Amino acid sequence: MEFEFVPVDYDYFDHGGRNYVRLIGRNGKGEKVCVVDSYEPNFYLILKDGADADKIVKKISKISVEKGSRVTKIEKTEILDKKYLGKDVKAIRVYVTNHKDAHDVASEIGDMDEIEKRREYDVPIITKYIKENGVEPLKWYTVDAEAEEEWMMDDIDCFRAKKISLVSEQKKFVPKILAYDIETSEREIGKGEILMVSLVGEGIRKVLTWKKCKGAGDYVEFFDDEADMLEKFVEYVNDYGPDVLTGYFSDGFDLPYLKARADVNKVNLSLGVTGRAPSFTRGRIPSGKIAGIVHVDLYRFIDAVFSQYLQSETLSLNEVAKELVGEEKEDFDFVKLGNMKESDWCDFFSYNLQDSAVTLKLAEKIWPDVYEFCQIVKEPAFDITRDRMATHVENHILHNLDRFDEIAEKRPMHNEIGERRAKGKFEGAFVFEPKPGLYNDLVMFDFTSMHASIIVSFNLSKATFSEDGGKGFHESPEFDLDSRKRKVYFADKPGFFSTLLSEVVDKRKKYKKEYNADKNAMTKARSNAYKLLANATFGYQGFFGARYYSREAAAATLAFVRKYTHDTMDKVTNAGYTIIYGDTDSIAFLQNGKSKDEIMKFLGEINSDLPGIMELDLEDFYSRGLFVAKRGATTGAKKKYALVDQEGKIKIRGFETVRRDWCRLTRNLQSDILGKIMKDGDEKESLKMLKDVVKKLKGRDVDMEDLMIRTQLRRPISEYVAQGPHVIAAKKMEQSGISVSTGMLIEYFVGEGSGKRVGDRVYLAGESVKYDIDYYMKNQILPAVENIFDVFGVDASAVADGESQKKLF
DNA sequence: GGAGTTCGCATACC
DNA sequence: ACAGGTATGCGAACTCC
Repeated sequence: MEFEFVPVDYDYFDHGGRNYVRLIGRNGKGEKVCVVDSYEPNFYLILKDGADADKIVKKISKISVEKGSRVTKIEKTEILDKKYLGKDVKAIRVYVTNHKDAHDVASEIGDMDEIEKRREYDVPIITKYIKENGVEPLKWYTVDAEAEEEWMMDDIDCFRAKKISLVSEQKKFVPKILAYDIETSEREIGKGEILMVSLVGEGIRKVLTWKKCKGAGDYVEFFDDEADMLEKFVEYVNDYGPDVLTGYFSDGFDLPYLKARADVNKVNLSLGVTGRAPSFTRGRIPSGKIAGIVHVDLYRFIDAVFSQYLQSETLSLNEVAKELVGEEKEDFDFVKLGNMKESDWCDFFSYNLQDSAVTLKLAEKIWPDVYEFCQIVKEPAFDITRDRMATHVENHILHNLDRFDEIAEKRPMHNEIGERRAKGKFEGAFVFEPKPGLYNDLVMFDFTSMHASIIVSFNLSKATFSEDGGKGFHESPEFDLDSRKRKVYFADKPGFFSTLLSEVVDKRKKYKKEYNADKNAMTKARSNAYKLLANATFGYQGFFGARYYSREAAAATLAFVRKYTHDTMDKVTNAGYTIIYGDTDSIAFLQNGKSKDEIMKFLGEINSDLPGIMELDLEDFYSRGLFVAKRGATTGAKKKYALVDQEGKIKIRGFETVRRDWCRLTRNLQSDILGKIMKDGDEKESLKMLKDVVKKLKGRDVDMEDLMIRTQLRRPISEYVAQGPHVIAAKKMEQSGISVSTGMLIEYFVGEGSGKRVGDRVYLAGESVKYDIDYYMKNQILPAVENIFDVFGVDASAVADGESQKKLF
């Protein structure tokens, strides 16, 4: 029979020693179905020049590997003309019985004299399957298949595929999403009980609990105990039959907790289609996989892909939801948990429901991005939502190699990673040292996707790199690499790496236009996905875990970045402008009375000289810009400035205002002062703001909330060498029974006391200790405003002192 | 035991 | 371990006399 089918979830199993890929998705009628496709696992042997392929085939054909009851043989071979790192090679494609043994078979073949390399045994089977069979996630296919009794599952039909072909008219797949959230009596996984579980999806809003509260909303369903509640949870999820089950931090909390409590309660947590409990893959962070339902931990996707573009200071559900979907969830006072009144439970139920409701909204908002990454990178949504940018870049390459007949490079082994890391850094970009001051009428130019456009324009990659150069190669600028001055060379003929990147850059441009013409979630996601991929590609080549790692290409990219920034700066200076600042790919300079038209014409002239796809863009015109000195010095501070555009919109970079590890009092004051100065063009009015805050501080009139300092704990407490204030605060938290974990924001204030170290005077919220006026004055307020007022020749410390004298008398 | 310096650490910019 | 280098600036811990 034939039907339309969209694969959503992928996994594989063995049958008769062979690999089968199981695709779970929807058919044209919207029913969940399972399609099993066969897969012929294989890897490549790359032969040395002049090797006798037939002889090798003969020699290896008898090889087999025994693993328990499984015997893997060489099933067949093909002798092919392929490419490896851009060069023509003769290769043998070796088909084996089972992918899991491909590595062992490759090892068994060993380092025969005539074999140069063995490749692709280390590419994960699902990636290989998608790459070779072309059955890509979230695309529609026509499947010719027959029902397969043996593989039928409880709830869904299963078919054995005979032929899978892409549908020419693609429609967008819209998943059925279910969000969930649990509340527990203890944070530590499995230690406490699960008090309630909420589920929110289209047509479902439920809180399941075994706690009691009269007058709870009718979304609450009561059960006798935790076990009954868990059983019903499984039933509801499976009856709903979502494509995506999503939580926030659910890989690290909700799902493992559910599994742990299900085990204790002897409940079969048979979510999904196989009747088995979720499994957890090993790794830095365990990933909870449910067969036939894509379990999406939104936190992980946001953390890996979006966090650097978010304003949120933490990645808490509340803050992220506020920024992305403009929704603030209601709060619940967890302190109450120890001593709950019945009515408190009603509040807790409501809170729990809200968490799932917000998670669902967030999932709906983010789905277009997941979808686009799936389309571009061609990996299943489960992986797309967990992989980091380096892996996305790499998978995008892997899935496109066949267009170039390229055999994939291998993953670096442990020792190779060590060697790469041991090499240390290479020189990066150039930052112009500004002269402190307040400037009027500035222009900022910046290069669009500078690193990517340089990689494309100069073909910088592992495969095109040459130590010596020669005919058909061009040279890099001279640069220092491992304390030796050198030039390196790259082939003129575009390699697959820069070709793929140029496609990404082109598409980014195209989809940015599309987005500007038609602003919606989908067009934005598409444009954004290509931007992220383009931006991460430079970092990828310098990343020690990359298959296509190239220290030379990465270092050369930066040498080109420096060259073009310097060259452009020279042009700006020679044209009679005064450069004020520049960082990596941007240049800010004074308009010097020139008109916008003249400046745009000048920009055009620079562009006509730029090679390849490099492009300089107008960032903006600014009516004012403030640059300050480094603390305790007269030299200008880099990466620290304020600009105001001609609409009065202020852009603040690097200042304490934008740093989350400074207290609110400091940040708000500095932000107010900067705002006023940028608006007025002088410091007079803003001095009053400083005086007011000093008065409040000395008068002990400041809200404690504004004095809390927040610093992230970035490793386990025991691993710290230096006992900084936040480490001491974290220890204090532990002593008072609050569990602390890596990644947490530690919150404290500095109080009065005799201790020499700041850490000796660190207190947690709620401790009844007076705040240390002197500390907040000398270590918070003054450092943040001194160098700003210095620009105007005003001594902030004297002003503050004057204010405190007045107060004293 | 105090001053000066280095080091560890967090966070930002691009 | 899961893109890169450049930069500021705090506070602790060390060095030196």
